[in-house]
Amino acid sequence: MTRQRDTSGRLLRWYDHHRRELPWRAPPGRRAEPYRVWLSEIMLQQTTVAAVAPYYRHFLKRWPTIRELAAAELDEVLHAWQGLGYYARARNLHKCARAVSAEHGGRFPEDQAALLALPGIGPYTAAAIAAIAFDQVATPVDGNVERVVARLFAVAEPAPAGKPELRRLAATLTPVRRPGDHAQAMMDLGATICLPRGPLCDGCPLHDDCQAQKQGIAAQLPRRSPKRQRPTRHGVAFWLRDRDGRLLLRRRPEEGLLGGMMEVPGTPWREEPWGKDEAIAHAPATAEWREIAGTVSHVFTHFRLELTVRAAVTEEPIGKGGIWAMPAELGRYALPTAMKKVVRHALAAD
DNA sequence: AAGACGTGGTT
DNA sequence: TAACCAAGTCT
Repeated sequence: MTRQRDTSGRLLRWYDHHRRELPWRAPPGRRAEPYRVWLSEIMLQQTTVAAVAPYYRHFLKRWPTIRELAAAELDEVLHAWQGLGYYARARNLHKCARAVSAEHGGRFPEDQAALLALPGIGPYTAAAIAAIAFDQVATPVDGNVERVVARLFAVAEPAPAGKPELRRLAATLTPVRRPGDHAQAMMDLGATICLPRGPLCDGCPLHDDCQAQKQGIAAQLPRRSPKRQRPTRHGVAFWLRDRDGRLLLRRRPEEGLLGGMMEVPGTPWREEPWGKDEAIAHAPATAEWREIAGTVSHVFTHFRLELTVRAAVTEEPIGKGGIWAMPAELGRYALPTAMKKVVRHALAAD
């Protein structure tokens, strides 16, 4: 126990001198509001600080409190989230804001189990809010913490089998005093010193505590399990305009990939490339479909997408659940990056 | 309990 | 270019 306390003490001392200023952090010695901690933690899931910062500022300015966020329409939230990815986070963010407003009087519960029950809040985020916003003795374990702990204790077991052990070991480090700062310090250490490749052990405050460093295997940990390779899927998008130049868009289903976001209508995405006739069977209108040269490529987490685009002008615009919009007004819609690429590609060919 | 789920920057 | 990586959650 003494060893762990010393380790945390060294870490906190380092943190006090190297603490990063981040938009969601409170001044030293102060607690950040639960709303801000929650908003930042949801955005930071699988997402870099650099990518999050402008979105965080925008959200906080537009919806300063959770009640205002709860009062927003889902479409507004998705629109503000566009480009950040993992859109289920935005849907759950909105759902969570409404749950906190309706079931908890607009204040986040302090109990970890109650936090865990809210939409979009898993074990990591529940612990992060408890530690950072409420200064409870809680141990959020993210990728940074897993890496720091795997090296500190030279845990060679690869994920996911090794994760319970990493969580257990991480918890032994959490101090009774300043548990919130300790949690942030662990993540800062992982983000700035204990890097995935080329850890900067010379500048590490825990150099002398680190088993992996002693054994000279810091850069080899944590061991990663082999990753599967990404298949390629193909699709055809239909760039349909009416005589006034308006473009046909449609809303994707609420669940699943890019759920609730807008898209240029198209075929399903599958591994086999589409033939002309079978693709046009999925077109939103009967028309003279001409192929736009080139392809649009986009990489998702679990597959690569190759899209070709066919364009036509229709004489009889039919709504049929679709939305007609002038290209100049596309900024009003929640378009995922893949669809922005389609738009750019099609407009360039016009 | 693996796989689904985005995106942009770095190597 | 392709692979890897980033403060995970849900099913």
